[in-house]
Amino acid sequence: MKKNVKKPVDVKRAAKIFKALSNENRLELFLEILKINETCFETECTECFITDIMDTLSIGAPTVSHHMKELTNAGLVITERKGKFLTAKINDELIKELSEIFSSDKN
Amino acid sequence: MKKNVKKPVDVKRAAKIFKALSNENRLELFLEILKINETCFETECTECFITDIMDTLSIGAPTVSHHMKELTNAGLVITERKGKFLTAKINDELIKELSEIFSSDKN
DNA sequence: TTAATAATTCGATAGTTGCCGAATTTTACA
DNA sequence: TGTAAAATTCGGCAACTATCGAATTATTAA
Repeated sequence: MKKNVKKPVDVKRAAKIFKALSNENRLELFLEILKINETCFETECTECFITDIMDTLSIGAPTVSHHMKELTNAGLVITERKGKFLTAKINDELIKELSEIFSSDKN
Repeated sequence: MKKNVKKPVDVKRAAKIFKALSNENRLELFLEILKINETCFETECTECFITDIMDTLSIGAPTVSHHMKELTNAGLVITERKGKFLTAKINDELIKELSEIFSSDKN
């Protein structure tokens, strides 16, 4: 069995990541992107259109824009503009790192 | 291989947990408790004295007290008073839940 | 019972955050 | 080129947060 040897955590960076996930609406946004990211990861449809998610949230466009920037800034998602639209996908590397923080030998 | 079927995330609750980890000093406090929790989990020494951690942080006692309450409130740690001292240990169940959010079939 | 140490509570304050509406920018297309 | 849709930027405000010092409470040990 693989021994659980953790890298030391960059506290400043980790706090920033958690802060990005600490707002309800922003977390919902992130989880939606995450869901789409995982739904069909073997195909090329791992990016999602923010416009579509926006309708499910109870906040306005300026706020969504701001939240997207926070998620991007924290490194949680990677965005790309597709014509008029903004698309986002999960930064899988970072998620793996996060997962490591909470992983444990205890089960 | 085990299929990765996730429970739906309670967004409100999860946001509260991430908020508790979003402050640098509070995160450091938490990680210290986590470290001690994992160092010797097969023995009975999985609780740590907050006083000892306090010295390594650059904030005063009132603030530490407040932070501990936030971590407890979020369910991340479980505290117990041992005489004059406050001890804390990790709520392993919750950590497991958190870990699940970030777990993935992608590797 | 008193002095000392740990922890908590309280009140205040500077700083941060989430949100909005209005204005602006970007892009597509009639 | 002009209009519409999507997104962003800006300015502002209410609410929240992190922190502190002072005062208080809890516990131990002299």
